[in-house]
Amino acid sequence: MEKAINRNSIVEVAREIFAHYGFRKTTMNEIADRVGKGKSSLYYYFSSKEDVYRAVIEKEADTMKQKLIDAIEGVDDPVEKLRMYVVTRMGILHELINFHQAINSEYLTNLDFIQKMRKKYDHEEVTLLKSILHIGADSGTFRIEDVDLTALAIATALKGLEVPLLVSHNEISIELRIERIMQILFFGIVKR
Amino acid sequence: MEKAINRNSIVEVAREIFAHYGFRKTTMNEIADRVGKGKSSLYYYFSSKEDVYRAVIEKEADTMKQKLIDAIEGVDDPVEKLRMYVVTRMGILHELINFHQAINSEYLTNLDFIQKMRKKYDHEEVTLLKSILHIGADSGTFRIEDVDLTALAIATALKGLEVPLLVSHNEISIELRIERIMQILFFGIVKR
DNA sequence: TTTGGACCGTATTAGTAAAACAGTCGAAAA
DNA sequence: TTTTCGACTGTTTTACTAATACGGTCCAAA
Repeated sequence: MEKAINRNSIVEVAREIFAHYGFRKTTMNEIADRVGKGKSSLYYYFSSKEDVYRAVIEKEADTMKQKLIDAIEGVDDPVEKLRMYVVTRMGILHELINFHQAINSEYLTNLDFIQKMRKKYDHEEVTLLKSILHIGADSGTFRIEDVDLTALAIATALKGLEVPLLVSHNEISIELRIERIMQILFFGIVKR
Repeated sequence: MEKAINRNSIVEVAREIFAHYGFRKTTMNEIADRVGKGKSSLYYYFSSKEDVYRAVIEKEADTMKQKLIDAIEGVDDPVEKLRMYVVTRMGILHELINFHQAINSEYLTNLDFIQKMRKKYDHEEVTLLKSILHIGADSGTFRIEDVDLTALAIATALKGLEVPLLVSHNEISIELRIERIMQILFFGIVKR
């Protein structure tokens, strides 16, 4: 039953190499050497290079998801919960982008298993947002007609926040933008 | 004084070729042939291939800007003005993405003159948004603490809307997302 | 003022042989 | 039975080269 342990150590090593060199420029031999095993041992634990990469990304996504859940679970006020979610999300994303140096040079976008995973995690994000919105709606803090659509709308707007994170270190800090988007999100801009 | 006319016809031809083949795969000879001139004539009107491309994009951006201004100038109610802006913007963007078939295959992102232009037009977008917000704030319809930051926040959220436009034809229509984002933008989600 | 043909140096391409690669297999170690 | 690895295979990537195409210049002529 060492299988799970070995699998895990391979994923840990692979994560560092993938982060540094990207998917294309990382070889199975490299991973095997660094993990202290022969290459074909890797194929005992994983069915392909893609499979290893998928495991790395999935682990990262799961870690991120857990951090998000941890960050919001202690907070009762729905407004603060949602704010905490967004701030934490952007912080983690910032870390991840810094870690994955190869993310800019590689065109991961077109690898179709990446697209599938993106879709999956986008969906999970919407689900998590929905649960926050539901709590707020039930407690009477939020007034939301269509929770599903609202969650999707928020997720979409958050995607926009990723752009300045990826492109450049812009003049106006991400933190300020986040703060303002949250304010609009909660109260809108129409005078009441 | 035919210079402006010739320049314009070159830009028109170049626009179609660039849209079909992208920047890299379009050659100056191709443009020259299609425009019925020698290649070096092109260099009488433009200083480089980049210069031609820049002219094409600038014209498109100016047209887009004008369409946006036309769309909102007749509308008095600030809420409708802003909604009109967003809906028109997404519509035009949809058209443009359909026209530029090569946009998916090419990595325009890293060409630094593209980045500069993006920055410029992003800034102009924020300026236009600011003017709408100011009108709404002055007329008492909007209650906005920091107009500059709010305009930037809206522009950022609109960037998120571009993602599903580029990536795929998703299950939930863009129109619905736009509508919901607008609603949040105006009224927020916190019960009043 | 505008055009195009000849021209230049560089960048891209097509072709190819060698190297590296992802993935398989079966025997053997643990 | 679980795990490892060396030897092997077919494919892909690389490194190199020659030919071509390219962006851009120049200048004489229209």
